[in-house]
Formats: sequence, structure tokens, C-alpha cells
Amino acid sequence: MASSIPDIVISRLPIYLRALERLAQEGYEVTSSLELGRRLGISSAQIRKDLSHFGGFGKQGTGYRISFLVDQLRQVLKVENEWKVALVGAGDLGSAIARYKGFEDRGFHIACIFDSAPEKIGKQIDKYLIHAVDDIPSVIGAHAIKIAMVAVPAQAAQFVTDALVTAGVKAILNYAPINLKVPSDVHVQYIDPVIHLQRMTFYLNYTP
Amino acid sequence: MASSIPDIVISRLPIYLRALERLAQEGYEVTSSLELGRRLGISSAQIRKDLSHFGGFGKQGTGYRISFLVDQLRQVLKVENEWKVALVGAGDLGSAIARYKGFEDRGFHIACIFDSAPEKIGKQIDKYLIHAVDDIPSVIGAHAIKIAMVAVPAQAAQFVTDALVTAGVKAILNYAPINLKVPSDVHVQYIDPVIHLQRMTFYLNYTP
DNA sequence: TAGATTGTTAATCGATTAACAATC
DNA sequence: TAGATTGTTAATCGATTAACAATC
Repeated sequence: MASSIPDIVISRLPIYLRALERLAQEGYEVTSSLELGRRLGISSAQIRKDLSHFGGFGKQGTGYRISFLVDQLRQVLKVENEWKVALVGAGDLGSAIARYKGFEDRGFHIACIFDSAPEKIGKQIDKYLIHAVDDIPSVIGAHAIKIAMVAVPAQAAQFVTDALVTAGVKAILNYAPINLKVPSDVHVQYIDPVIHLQRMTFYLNYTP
Repeated sequence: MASSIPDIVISRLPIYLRALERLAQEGYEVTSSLELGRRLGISSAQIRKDLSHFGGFGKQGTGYRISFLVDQLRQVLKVENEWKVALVGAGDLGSAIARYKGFEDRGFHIACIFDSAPEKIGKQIDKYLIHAVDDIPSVIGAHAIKIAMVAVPAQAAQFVTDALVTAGVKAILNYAPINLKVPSDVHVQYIDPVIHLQRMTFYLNYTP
């Protein structure tokens, strides 16, 4: 069942969902492609076209019922239920990720943490017990975990990734500043704030 | 001097730069569009086309001298020198950002931190003194800061952004899960790990 | 009903790829 | 020289936008 829906469309759905959840929070019950587009800086035509890949969620003349559209988008993205996530790396970055509340709030539950430093193994970050990287196969397997976040130094990222993939992980959020090689059925997304900063400095005039 | 170079090209340059810096670190001195493309999962034609917007950096038959291409890309992106950056928000997320070493290493120096909580003001995170959000105009002005990172709760993000923009900030890296309204000469980039996770769950089969 | 907004089609626009002469 | 790889042009591909009939 290979999807024929362009990935660029998929990449916008979470943005729509987030904006709609916010609108709901602000007390709105109905919105239109025009209003949503204005908020997001996206054309109304694009929003309607994107949504039309998945069904007719609106009503002519009145627009979209927010609660309904939120439900539908959550279903499309498969985020109505909670996902278990593994975190590899319990250094500064990994610890910050473990403590960040934004994941749990939005349906991603950190189920286990791994690190390679012997002195950290067996200790805890918040409520999470730190496992050895060597235990990735058994722990990931036992929990049937499909999603992992990688927060290890660049030189360790590919090794850790290979272990995760072998253990059955199909989606990786990589915080290490390096491109990962994975099989074609494994998805990778990258988070590197410096990349975003460098993209913006192009447009700035450097003044010391 | 409005640039005619597509933003999508600009968005790839930092990726190229990062990969080239890594190649250099691994001891390579020369590479080709084919090799670089293989590493990044990008076609060689695209790399050559992207680079050709800025000049001829390679040699037929031999490819690109890495050190030269790194220098050129740094110049294009204006990251040869250090940029001062303001950080707003000294909560869990802000503190983690302040402690993260990856910025300094790659030319972004956190010059000041702001928070609105009276009990935090005057205290320090690492070596950084926390200023009041009310002091954004004076502190940003005094340092002539052009880049800011926003790590405050969603409901405070727009207010803080308005203050930054008024103070002269032209580039914002926003960690708050909300779309910001800014004038057209101000650049915004978003970091929201949950958005990336939700983009990947679309392709997964949910198994509880 | 009249006004508003959807879903969809066709037209436009822009980005990627293929191909190759130039040349190191 | 022969082989390799660039920079660039033209062809293809895909995404966005404009427009409007359908209809709430």
C-alpha cells in the first residue's frame, strides 16, 4: 500500500494540526481555508488541495468544523493513540529531551533511554532508567518500539542507528549533526538548530 | 539587492557545508558532486546546479577541493565570523539551549538571556546572566544583536517576538509550537520535534 | 434567498533531472 | 593522452495557484 500522496503534503499536515489545535484552544469552533492560511502564511488553495487528498472535511459556505478536522488529521497522521519512543543518549542534550514535556503532551511517550557510559547505566533521569546501548535489541524488541530519538555525538550516531534499525525501529528523529544511512523503509528526520540559523544568516548583513 | 536565488537552494547549503566539514574531519581533501550526493541522498546534478548559483567552485575531472568549497560556502552563508545571538526563555528548554555546546562550536555565540520570571532575573545559567524581558530593547540595542532564539511558552511567544522585532532583530529561531507573525524583512525558522515525529507516524503502522 | 466557501480542474510556475560539451 | 567530472542547457516532472461550478 505505497501511498501516492506527495511527502510535501504530509509534511504540512502536522502544521495544520498544530494551528487547528491552537484555534480550538482559543475557543474557535469553525474556521476556513482562508483564515487558516492567513495564520500560517499559506494560500487557501493549497490548504484545500492538501486536505482534499484525504476527503472532504469542510462544508461549502461555512468552512471547517475545527474539532472534526482535528480528529480527521490525527487519524490520517496516526497520532490519535500514544506512541512509545526510545531515546538514545543521556548527555546534556538527551537529558533535556527526556525532561521536555512537549512530547508526552502530544502523544509521544518516552519508554526507554540508552547510553553507552558505564557510570550512567542503571541511573535515572527523572523517572527513566538508563539502559546500556548493548541492550537496544532486547529492550526495543520487548516494547515493540518503532520510533527512536538519537541524541549522541556525531561519531556514534551511525553505530547507534544501525542497532536501532536492526532492532526494528522504523522512524528516527536525529539530533546528531550528521546524515544517517538507513534502509529505504526507515524514515529519518533531522533536528539541527545551527542549520536553521545558517539558513537565515544568508539573508542578513553581517555587522560585527 | 534582493536575491534571485531560490530559498530552497539556500536551505540546502548548510547541509552541504555540514557534510563537507565532516568529510574534511575524516581526512578527505577532495570530493565530487557524486560522492557528496551519495552521502546526502541528493542527486549530483542538484548539487552542481545549486553551487553554480554562486560560482564555479570545482574542476572538471577532479571535483571540488573541500577546504576551498567550505570557505566559499561559509562566505555565501555569512558564517565565517561569529554571530551574537539572544536567547529568550530560561526555563527547562532555554537552559538546555544555553548549555548546548553546538552553537558556539559553529559560530553562534549566545550573548544574552532573557526571562520574565522575577526570581530568575539577575541569576545565571552557566556564565550567562539572565535579564528581564523588559530589558530586551536596551540590551539587544547595545549589542546590536540581529538573531534571537525564542524558547518561551506558546502564549508568550508572539509578545516576545514583537519586542525582539522592535529592538531590531531580523532572524528568529522559534522553539515555541506556534506560528509567529513578523514583518516581511524578518526571517523565522521553526523547531518543533513533535512536528517531525508526526510527519513520520503517517508512514508507520500503529501497533499498540 | 444571497453570500460564502468548498473541492476540483486546468493553467502556471518553479524545481529537478538528464545529457553533454568543455576541460582538467 | 584517456578518463573523469564539472557547469550549463534543455526536457521533464511536480507543485502551486487561479478560477469556478457546486452547494451549504
